[in-house]
Order: sequence, then C-alpha cells, then structure tokens
Amino acid sequence: MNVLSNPVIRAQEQSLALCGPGSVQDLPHCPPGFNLSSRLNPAPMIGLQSGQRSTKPQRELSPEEQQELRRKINSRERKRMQDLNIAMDALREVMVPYASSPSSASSSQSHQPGAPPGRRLSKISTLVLARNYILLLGSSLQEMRRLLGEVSMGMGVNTGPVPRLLLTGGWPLISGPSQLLLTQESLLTSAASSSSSSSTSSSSAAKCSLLSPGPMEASLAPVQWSSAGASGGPMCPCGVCRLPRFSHSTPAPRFPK
DNA sequence: TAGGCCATCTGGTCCT
DNA sequence: AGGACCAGATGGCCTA
Repeated sequence: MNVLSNPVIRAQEQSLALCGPGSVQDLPHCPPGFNLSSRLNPAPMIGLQSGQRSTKPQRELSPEEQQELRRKINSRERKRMQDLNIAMDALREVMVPYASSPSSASSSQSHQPGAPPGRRLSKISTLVLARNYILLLGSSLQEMRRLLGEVSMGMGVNTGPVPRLLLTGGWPLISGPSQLLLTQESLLTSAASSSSSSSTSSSSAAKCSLLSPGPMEASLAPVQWSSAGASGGPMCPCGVCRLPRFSHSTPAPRFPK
C-alpha cells in the first residue's frame, strides 16, 4: 500500500507532525485555548456544556504527564476512527459498483491504488446504500419464499395454474449490489405484489425516507434507483443522503413483519 | 469561492 | 481508573 497516496495516512502524518511533542499549543488542531489541565481544572472552553463534573477530585499531573496523557488519548481516538474507516472501506468494497462514477477521477482522495476509478462513496452514502441493499435482500427473500409456496402448492394439487414463477422465469433475487444501479421496478413491483397492506403515511418530500427512524416502515419501496444516477445525475432532494437519483415514490410496499 | 467531505483534537459521558 | 464512544469545533483538500 502506497502510504503517500493514502489521504488518511497523509493527513495523519501531517497531524502527527503538527501536534508532535512540545508543539501542542500553537497548531490548528491544538487551539489557543487548549489546556491540558482542563481535565483537572475545567476552563471555559468551547466544548464545555452544562452538566459537567468539575468537583471530582483528581490527581495532579505535571505538564509533561498531561501532555503524555493527551497524546495517548488522541492516539486512541485516531486508532478508533481508523478502525471505523477500515470497516467503512470494507463496506465500500461490497458497494463498489456505486463508486465507479465516471466523473472526477482526478481527486487524490477519490480512490486507492487498484480501486476502480471514480469518486469514492462518502460515508453517509455508503451507509444509506448498504441499508437499501439489505432491505432489498430481505424483500427478495420474502418474495422467494412466497414463490416457493406457490410452486409447492401447484405441484401438490396438480390442478392449479402453472406457477407464475415458471412462466416469468427466474428468481427475483439480487445477485449483488450492482443491481442497485438498475431501475428496480421489477424487484419493487414483485415486492409490492407480495405485500398487502397499508402503506405508511406519506413522507415529506424534503425528508429522505431512507433516513427515517422506523426500521421497516420506510423500507426499500420509497426509493427507486436509476442507472442514470451513476453518471452523475441529480442528487436526492432530501439533501441529506446525497445519493444520486433518489426518487421518493409512492406507496410503499411494507416490509412484512 | 462556497460547500461537501474528511481527519483530528477535545471534553464529556458511560461502561468495565 | 482507564478505555470506548460520542459530538462539537476546526482546518485542509477537493469539486462545481
């Protein structure tokens, strides 16, 4: 792995260089108000909010010890965030078809060596995409079960119509996240046909249903993907998920409980 | 140049 | 007490 080309490591190196030993006070990430003893003697700092505990007796630390403690804490936090990013990258790999937008391949932080060209998925996009994919898988599983039921019933009775599955051909399964790039009307309509009920109340146009709190309430249905999205089409109007080409369509086939 | 995305620092809170 | 987690702040890089 090319360390220099990795923006994460590069930024880290910069930061480490900046906030190295003895240089804590006068650096971008170490603001002027920075006070390592604030843990002991809380000073009016930006981050302070109500509810803080200031009465807790703590051991006095020398400036060197405070600095060392601060570096240690920072290092832990850095490591934690790096682990989080590793997990995020692993998720991106699964969602990689979305990362291959042809536009703007020049960005140094767009992709890693060996990765497909195009803009890297943002964190929020990766998460929203993954969620959508999971919901689609669930829907496909549901539909498959339903069709299996049809098949077995047809074979058992032997008088019914030919199972629709055999006529239409193929399972409505998702072979991979790349299918999220396609117009998923087929998937969605099949899902809709299996679901009976009550669509949830309409969601505000300004609010992305993908980001709504209900786990199954706003399932895959309100979101339709278009292949045009991968080529840099308009973004989701919700302004939050920032995924290309969301359209919030109507009746949501609900994810069966 | 504005806005988006990101990494990092930091203090607070919760948990073991 | 120490570590994990979280959220706010800040500044850098990149793109439209």
